[in-house]
Order: sequence, then C-alpha cells, then structure tokens
Amino acid sequence: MTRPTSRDVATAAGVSQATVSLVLGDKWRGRVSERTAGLVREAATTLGYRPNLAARNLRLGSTRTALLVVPALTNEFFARVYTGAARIAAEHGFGVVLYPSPEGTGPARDPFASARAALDGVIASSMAAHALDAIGDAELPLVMLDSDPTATRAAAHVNLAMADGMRQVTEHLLALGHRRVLHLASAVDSWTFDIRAEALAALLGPHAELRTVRAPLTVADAHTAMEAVLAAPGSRPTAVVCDDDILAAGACKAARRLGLRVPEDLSVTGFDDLALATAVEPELTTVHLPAERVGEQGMSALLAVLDGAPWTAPDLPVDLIVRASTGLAPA
Amino acid sequence: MTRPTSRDVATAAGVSQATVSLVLGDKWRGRVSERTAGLVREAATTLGYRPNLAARNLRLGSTRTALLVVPALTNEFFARVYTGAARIAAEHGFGVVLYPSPEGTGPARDPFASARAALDGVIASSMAAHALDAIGDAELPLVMLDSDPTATRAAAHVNLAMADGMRQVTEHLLALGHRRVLHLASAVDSWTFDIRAEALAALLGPHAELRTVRAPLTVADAHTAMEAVLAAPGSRPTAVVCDDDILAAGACKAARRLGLRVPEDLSVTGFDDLALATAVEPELTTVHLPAERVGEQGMSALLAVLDGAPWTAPDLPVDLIVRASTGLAPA
DNA sequence: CGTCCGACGTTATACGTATTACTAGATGGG
DNA sequence: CCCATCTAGTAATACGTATAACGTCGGACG
Repeated sequence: MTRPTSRDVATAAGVSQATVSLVLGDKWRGRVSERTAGLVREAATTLGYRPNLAARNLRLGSTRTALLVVPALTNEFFARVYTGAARIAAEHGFGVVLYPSPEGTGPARDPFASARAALDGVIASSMAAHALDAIGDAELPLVMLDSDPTATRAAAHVNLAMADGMRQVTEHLLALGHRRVLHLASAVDSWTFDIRAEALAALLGPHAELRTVRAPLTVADAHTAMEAVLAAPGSRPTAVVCDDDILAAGACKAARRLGLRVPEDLSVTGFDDLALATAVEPELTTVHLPAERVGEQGMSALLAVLDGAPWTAPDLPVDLIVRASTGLAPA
Repeated sequence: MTRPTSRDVATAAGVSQATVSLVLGDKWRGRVSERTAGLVREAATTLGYRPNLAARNLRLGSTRTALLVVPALTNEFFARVYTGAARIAAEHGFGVVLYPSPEGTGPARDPFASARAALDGVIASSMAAHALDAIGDAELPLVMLDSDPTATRAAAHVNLAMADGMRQVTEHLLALGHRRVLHLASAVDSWTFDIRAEALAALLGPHAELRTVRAPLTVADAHTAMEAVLAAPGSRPTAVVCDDDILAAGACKAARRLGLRVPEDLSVTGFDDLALATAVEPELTTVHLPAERVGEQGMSALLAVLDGAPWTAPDLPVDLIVRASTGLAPA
C-alpha cells in the first residue's frame, strides 16, 4: 500500500508513463488524443495519484518555493507580511516557507537547512538581523524588506515611506500645539527605525524640544521606560511619538497609572496600526502600514527577479490615522 | 556557475561521490580514513557545497517536513503554536510548513499542492475547519489539535484542559459573589468553544443565572455585541466570561463607553493570555493557555507516530491568572 | 506510386543523492 | 604459505518525474 506513482497510473490506463506526465502536465495539445487523455485522468483520480513533489523538483531543478525570513511571527506585522506573500505566491503556484530567525539564543542554525527544501529565492526583513549574514553567502535571488537600498546587494527592495509617516505624525502634533515631544524608540537596531528617528528629529527640530528614550518592543518594557520618564522631575513632554503600537500601548498604560489622562494630559501616537491599536482605550492615533502589501510586493518582486525582469517600485505609502489618543496640548 | 554537487566535491577531493556522501552524512566510522574525510570536508567548504534537498528527499522517500494547518497566523495563539512546533521540529532535523486555511473566500485550494513539498505528516487545528476535509482523504499521519478525540481518525490528539479552565473561572467569579453572568462566546463553530460552553453552563447552572451571546473573534464585533447587551433594559450581568482575550478587550471597551467601570461595575474574564491581555487597561484576568506547548506536543506526537510508536498524553493544564479586570460583584 | 507529413504515442535519459554490494590490498594466526 | 579478517574505499543502482528524441501508421499530395 505505497503511494501510486505516475507509472502506476500509466499501467492502469494502458499507456506509457510519459503520456501520463504529458496529460497531467497539460502539455498534450495535439500529442495525445482526447480519448486517451480522458483515460489517463480517470485512472489518476481513481488511484488517488499525487505527483511526488521531491521528484518533480529534482527533475525541474526548481521548487517554486521562497523562503521568508522574519524576526518573529508573534509580531502581528510579520504575520500579515507572510499572509500577503503567501497569497501572491499561491496565485503563481509558489509556496512560502518561513524562517523566523531565532533570537540570538541557541546555536545559529542554518536557515536553508531548516527550510528542508530547495529554494528558488529569499525574501528577508531587515529586522531579522540574526539571519542576514547566513543568507548573504547564498547565491539565491534576494529581496529585502525595509532595508537600506544602498547597503545591500539585493536584487530588489520593498520599502515603506516611513519618513513620510513621521512627517504626518509631526505635522499633526505641531498643529495640536505640542512643543515638548518624547520619542519612544525601539531598542532594536534596524534601518526602518533609524529612518524614523532621523525624520522626526529633522522635522521637529526647529519647532519643538525633542527627547529620545529607547525600549524593547514589549508593552511591559515600554511601560517601565515611560513611567521613569513621567515620574522624573522637570517638565514633562506633552506628546510621545512611539515607533510601534506596542510601545504606544505601554506608554498609555504608564500615563494612566500615574493619573494622567490620554489625550487630555498626554498625547500618544503609535506606528503599524495593529489590531492592538483599536483594542486599547483610547484607540490609538497611529500610522497605518500596509503589511500585507509589503508581503505581496516582496513576492511579486521575487517572481519578477526569477523571470529575469528588473523590478522597481516606489515606496509604499503610509497613512496617519487619527483616533482618540491625541489631542490639544495642555496649557 | 551552477551549484556544486556532491560529485564536484568528490572530484575536487580526489575521491568517489559515494565517499563524499558517506563523510558528509556522518556514516564513515571505520569506512573512510580520518585523512580523506578531512579532505572531503575541506573540499566541500571551499566549494560551498550544499546538498540538494530535492534529490535527498527523493532518495530517502521522506522529507522530514510537516504541514501545520491553522486558521490564521494573525491570531497570536496560532503564531505561538507554530513557534513551538518549529522549535521541536528543528531539534529533530524537521521542518514545518504552514497552511493557513483561507477563510472560505476563494476556491478551496489544495493544502498539499500549496505546500510545494512532499510531506511526512500533518498537524491540524480543529479551528481550521475549511481545510479539514481536504486533509481527510490523504494517507498522511495526522495529529489533531484541540479536537474531539472520539470524532476523528487522527493518530494522536493534543488537547488543552479547557473545561478545567472554565471551572477555575467559574469558581473565581462565584467566590466574588457574581450571580448574573454573560457568556460572550465565539461565533466560530469549534469543539474547543463547545467544550467551554458546556463546562460553564454545567458549573454555573445551579448557582447563577447564565446568558450567552456570540460574536466573531474581533474586538470591534465583541464591542458592538456587548454594547447591545449592556444598553438593553432589564438587569445587567455583573460578570462577563469571554472565550477569548480579543472578545474580552471588546467587552471592556463597551463597558467603558457606557460609563461602566471595570471591575467595579462589571467583571470581565478572557481566555488565551495573549499579549493583548496585559496591553489593555485594566489588565485582563484570563486563562493562560500554553500555546507553544501545544505546538511542541503536536510535533512530538507526530514524530512519535512517524516512529511507529503510540502516543498519548494528558490534556495540557491551563491556569487562571487573576489580574485587574475582575472584582467583587456590585451590591 | 513514392514520399512526406501530421497525429499519436513510446523509449530513453537525466536530475543529485544515499546505500548496498563489491574489490583490492594489508595484516595476522595457524 | 594460505585463508580469514580488517581497512579503505569504489561501482552501481534506484528513488519518480519531465522532456527530448525517436517510431509508426495512415492518408494526402505531387
């Protein structure tokens, strides 16, 4: 009771294995009669034939499979990137396998061995720092997500207009009268975060006082970092710009714990527009990032590169969504 | 400039391809001299040799790859299940590829074709209802997560002690004096949710009044459903038991919008203990589910089944975590 | 009437690996 | 001195598929 092969189908249909392959591969225009093609298909279904992917991949020398390298799937943003990439891939008969680069801990395993499959290409987020050097030495086509276009040898880049997002945030806060701003930045070293920091500093610099505090990307860490800031003596910031909704949620909690109202006493902005942004009270003013689109474009770019076509696209637009966590600066 | 094969390594090292395979496969104890083994390894690294996984899989007739079928990765619970499964898999030289069953929309694609790889087994969540029948007809070893052990032909089951979780919730609320309880249940039809509903009704039945409202698993849906309940005339519930932290977050928002304080006026409990549970204010009293353990056990079970060993384990324990969203029933 | 051609298939082969047999030389015991 | 045993490798093969190259058999056409 082993799995039927194309040869089994062939004998069942009374034809040769090659004919089976032609029919099932849809390459029989004018090479096989309609009648025998029907016989083959019938035999295949009654036997429950499924082609052996390993054999096919070996023969074709390509697996129609891409590796997506992300820092962690528990981050909703990357789960959505995967979703987008997988959708486009499916439309083209491709698959996507994940390599969630393990957080430093443990021996740095081989992303390619762990994929357990020959790969046609790689899509990597610049935030998956741990895995990037291991990927560098591979000869595979590479698409980078959210990374410095001048710094890597990737075949294509997919970037978000992060600086523009920061511009929208800044203008929003300035219009509300805020002049003392805290940047609650990510502790992760990554190009996307650097871009935001630079943009914020440049845009806000002439008009307002800016301070920066960094925290790991968890609610609890943001909470403690923010509590320290708010409890310190001296003039408090009236607005806090966060690199991530997760940080913003922590900032809001810290404010509440210290008896400050959001947004009456303190305005808070996030980034990403995760489900979290509308789960907390007040709902977060944040910058919506089209995460699925990032995945879609990444996969599209890889497909283009595999076809030998050049690929380039403008940065994906991002949009400030004003909700309830920002308001007029307190007098 | 094509990828080097084991034969290329062989000629570079001045040995036969078989020897290369033996050395690199660590099967050369007493069959190859230490010196030539060194030569082979050296040649392999200088050439940058990587074995062709497709060829290996074809030869071995096994891919050391499992398919994980889940409803959606954007649900943090399943992202964590994946993480756990992937960790155990990696420890055994296995890989995990995902099939996030698409939500009804679109043509029901073939999970196995989309996996783009030959598979050794399948781990499926009962919540991925859309894909389950497609999986049924495959001859692959199957491990079911959170499903009725009497209803499927799975080789192994991994379940959580959901009924016990509900017991803990119920006792906690009864001890706080609650006698009018609302069950905010998931609109998804799934065994795990049925189990909870039954347990809650049975445990609470004699001691308190119970009403049930169902809502899709989003904060917004829970919000509107809950608002309808709280705004309706008649006696309000004093506690709401939610099937999921997402629903609980929506319930809290609804309460707050209507001017009710949590937990002084209304107690709310969740389920899952997602990051969301500690991101909202007040932090949610909820039932912690060991999501990573579910993935780990699922993968361990599959590995055991593949070894021909029987596998069975008690339900994974779950723990009520009392935080700030529950309190004494109002007088 | 010879030949050419289209329709319908088949035969043979290669993809890169792991593994089973086999070989050739050296060593040692009786 | 001869056979058994061990060491250090090699030759050959199969996994299941896709496809290039090759028949074969009528009928049409010059």
